[in-house]
Amino acid sequence: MKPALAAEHAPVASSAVHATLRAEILDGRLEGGAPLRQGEIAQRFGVSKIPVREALRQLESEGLVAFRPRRGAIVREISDTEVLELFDVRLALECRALALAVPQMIEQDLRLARDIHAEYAAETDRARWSALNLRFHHALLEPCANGTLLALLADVEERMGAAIRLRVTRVSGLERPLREHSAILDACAAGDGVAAVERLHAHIDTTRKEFVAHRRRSSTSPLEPGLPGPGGRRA
Amino acid sequence: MKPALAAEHAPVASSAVHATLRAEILDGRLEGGAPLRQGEIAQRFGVSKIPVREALRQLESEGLVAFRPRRGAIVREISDTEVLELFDVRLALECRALALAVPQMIEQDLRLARDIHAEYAAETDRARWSALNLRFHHALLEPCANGTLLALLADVEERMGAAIRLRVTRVSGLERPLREHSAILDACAAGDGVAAVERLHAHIDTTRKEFVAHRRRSSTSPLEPGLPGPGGRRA
DNA sequence: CCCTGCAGAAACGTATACGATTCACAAGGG
DNA sequence: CCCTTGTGAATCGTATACGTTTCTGCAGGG
Repeated sequence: MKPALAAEHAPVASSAVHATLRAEILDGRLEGGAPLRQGEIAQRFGVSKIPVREALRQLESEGLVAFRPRRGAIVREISDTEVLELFDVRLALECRALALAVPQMIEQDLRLARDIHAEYAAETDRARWSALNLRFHHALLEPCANGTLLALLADVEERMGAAIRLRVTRVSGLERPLREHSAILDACAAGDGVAAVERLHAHIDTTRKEFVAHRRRSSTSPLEPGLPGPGGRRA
Repeated sequence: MKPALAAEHAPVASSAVHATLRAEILDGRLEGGAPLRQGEIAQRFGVSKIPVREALRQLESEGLVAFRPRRGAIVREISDTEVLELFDVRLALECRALALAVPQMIEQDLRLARDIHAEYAAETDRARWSALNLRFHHALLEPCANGTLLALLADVEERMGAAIRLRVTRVSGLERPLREHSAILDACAAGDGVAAVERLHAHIDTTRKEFVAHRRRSSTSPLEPGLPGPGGRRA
């Protein structure tokens, strides 16, 4: 066993900072445009600025934070335009994943999806709907056995996350998604991959339309663009 | 104008390190598994370890570098399994992008694609084939007007990059891709999005099969997995 | 009254420094 | 001969320190 001395240094301080900030941004606790002052964060976590900067750089690559030269980092604004673009990415990835998943499904996979579906139907707390929704989708896609695809999809969902969770679930209610989920589930159970993908496609498209509708009503500005881009690549 | 003293400090040293290392990894100059010693890199760029670490963290988030606690960073191995998974991601994203792009194409877009196609057909230097291939694909997809999707696609291609460039182009030669590109181009010109996507799907699938075939012949080991995962998220 | 210009303060970006851990390799025992 | 064990070197991860740039608030002029 280890000497247990030398203070309780976690292996890497930057990881903790990264995880915490990530969660706070995705939860919406840190709003878009909020400045992320390094000294402040360092003090809060009881570390120096180096691990903080490392964490911020990682968040930058993930599209959650934007660096302005000599002016520090801010929580990246996700514009409505970008959310719409992400809807298309999600559409592409989920449909492909489902196409791969359907032939791989075993009874256990379907049972899990049905269980989540039932839990979803019974849930009255709106705040939990979106989490259950995500779990349902993942349960259907997981058999695709393509970890890279699923990881990318998870990233996309997280990036959309805060922007849509609070909006869409209130508009769409419970009935419409449940009905569409049920239809997708049936197609999967029948082993009809083509129909399942078709229905998933329509399902995501409807969600996107509801997002657009909500934005059209609640927002006054038509379509303001956001900050540069996520990954700082591409000159 | 600026005082011109205090040394020629570029705005951010970490960006330069990041860009250079990125290029070297993608070009294959740094092979998979190669250790990235911070002090060494710092000395080479004439900076300290802090900007180096920031650059490495970003590369980690991009899936190009893996950190092992207390043991530093290495160039991430891209396993053949992961390349196959990335083929599926690319398939999904490209097909969706093309579906969006076809209705948006104007004559100029088609002309650009045809020009690249012609240049491709005339090129005899194998080393340039893959770059021209990429340019052709991008020319077709660019009209989709979804910057997020295109950026993600570029990332995926870069991640596959070094692993397939040298292999596939040698196997597939020039004729097969040219024929398929031509077919895709015709469908786009005819405004037939469905046919174009169908042909693109087949095209990418064939490329994947050629990769598999090449691997089957040249590699002795069946399917060795690589290192953990790219983004350090997801417990 | 609003715009311009300048100290002082705050914050950024990086270099240097240092404890802690891991690696390399030789010496000793089975 | 091979495996274990211990010591020195190399490397990592982070704290501290420092020059430089940007922001803030106030004085002065149009």
